Amino acid sequence: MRIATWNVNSVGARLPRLLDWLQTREPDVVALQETKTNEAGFPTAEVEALGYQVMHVGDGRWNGVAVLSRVGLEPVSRQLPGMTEPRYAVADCGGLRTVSVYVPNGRSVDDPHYAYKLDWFAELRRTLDDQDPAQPLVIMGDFNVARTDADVWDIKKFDGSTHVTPPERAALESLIDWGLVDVTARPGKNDRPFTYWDYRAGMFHKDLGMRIDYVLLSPSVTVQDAYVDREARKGTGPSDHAPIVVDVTLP
DNA sequence: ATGTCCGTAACCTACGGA
Repeated sequence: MRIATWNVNSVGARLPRLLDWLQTREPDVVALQETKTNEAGFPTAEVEALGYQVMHVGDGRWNGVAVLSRVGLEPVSRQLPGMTEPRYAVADCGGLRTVSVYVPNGRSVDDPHYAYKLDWFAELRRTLDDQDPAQPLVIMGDFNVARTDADVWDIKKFDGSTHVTPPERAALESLIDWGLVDVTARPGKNDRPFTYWDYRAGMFHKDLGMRIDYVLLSPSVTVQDAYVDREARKGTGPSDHAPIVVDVTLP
């Protein structure tokens, strides 16, 4: 089974590239983030025409997550308990419980949005208390946290910034510590692990990026291959994130 | 790195958000 996660930064703006990517990469299960549209705005018919079932949670101009599957899709949850924004979608896909997450950005450490981000993480961790550890599970998406200093292009530039603070890292770690594997992709350009590059200042060209997207997977699931699909970040009209593509074998 | 891109509301540009 091939699974993938991609922050598309608007499914509307990315539609031609998304459809092309689905046809060339042929993932079985896909988690999307930042669809930036409501239910009516999601290109359900176009995606279904490629053989996928669709679960989308979105309410307008910001956020929005989806799960696509061509190996069956049974919706499980459309909302993180206590959180109203559309940042969380869960579906069972071909025996794999699939969670698409778009963790709040945090903005700055003194912004209320930072506290909201940590609260959001805590709620996400809480959902695992009700999760059967024997059920193959993947939580994938945009976590807006760089797990280590090596996951940003220059840690010195991040003094006082979000995405690298100990509380954010501890929150991400708490998910892994529950019993999930942070799937390691093949090394990318310059042996860096990045999944996101700012649009500005030629950051992608200079490979000044961040690893803030993750595939957190049950250890019972075997990983055959994993890579960051940099090709999807190139050319005209890309998202600022690249997909992560992982080939797995379920137990 | 603050150099771009997204959607929206309201216009043909400004803004919030990332």
